[in-house]
Amino acid sequence: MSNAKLPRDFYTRASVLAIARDLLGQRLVVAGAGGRGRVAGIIVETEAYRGPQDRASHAHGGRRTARTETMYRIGGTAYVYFVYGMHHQFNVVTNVADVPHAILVRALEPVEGLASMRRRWPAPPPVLTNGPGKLCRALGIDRALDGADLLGDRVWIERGAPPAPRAIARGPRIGIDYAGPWAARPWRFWIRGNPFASRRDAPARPTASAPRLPGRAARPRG
DNA sequence: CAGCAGATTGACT
DNA sequence: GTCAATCTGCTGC
Repeated sequence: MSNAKLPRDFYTRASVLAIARDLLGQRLVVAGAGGRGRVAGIIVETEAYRGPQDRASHAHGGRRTARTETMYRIGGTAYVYFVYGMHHQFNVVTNVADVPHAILVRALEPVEGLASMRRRWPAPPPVLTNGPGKLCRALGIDRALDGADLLGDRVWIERGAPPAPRAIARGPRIGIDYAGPWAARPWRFWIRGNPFASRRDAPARPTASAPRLPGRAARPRG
C-alpha cells in the first residue's frame, strides 16, 4: 500500500538520527475535522533531539515535567508543544518508552488540502509550510494533538518516496544557540535544494554516502 | 508568585 | 542585519 501508515517498529528503532533521515519523503497527515478535509504534506526537513545527553533537548539531564512527559512515551507518539507565545511545534517521539528521543518536523511540501491550509490565515503567506511553526498552523496542529498515537486516526505518517541518499543534506540544528557545542552537531536533515525547506541557504554538507559535487551546490534555484 | 527564556515568524532598517 | 509579538512552563524566591 502506498498510503500505509508507518508501523510502530519504524519509530522504536534506537537511532534517532537514522529515523530523522528516514522521515524525509514520508507524508504527514492530519485527519479532517470541523467540515474540513484532511491535510497533508511531504516531510522535507527534520531535526533530531537525542534525549538526556543532548543539551538542546527538553529532556536534557533526564528532565521530566508535565510538558516533557510526552517525550517518554513509546516511539510513534506525537509531541506537540507551544513556544514564543504563538507557535506550536510538531515532533515525533522515537525509541522505546522512557527513552526521551524526539524529532522536530521543520518543513513540509504541502500536497493535500491547500485551500484548508490557506484558510488558517487572514492573509496566507506564499509558502505555507516552510517552518516548524508555520506547518503546525497550516495543518491545524496544536496541543490537542500532544500525545496522539501516530498509529491512530487523528494524525499519522504515511509511507512515501524516500529521497536518494545523495539528495539528503545535513547540518547544525536551528534556534538552539543556548545549547553550546550541541548546537553544532549536524542533526538537522533536509532534502537538498528543496524549495519548501525552511532555510535554503544554510550550510550544507554531503552525507557520508554522498560524493561532494563540484562547484554549484549552493546555486539558487530558478 | 514574579521573572524570564524560549526547537519562531514577519516586519522593518 | 535587528527586533517585537505573545504566553507558557519553569525556576527561584
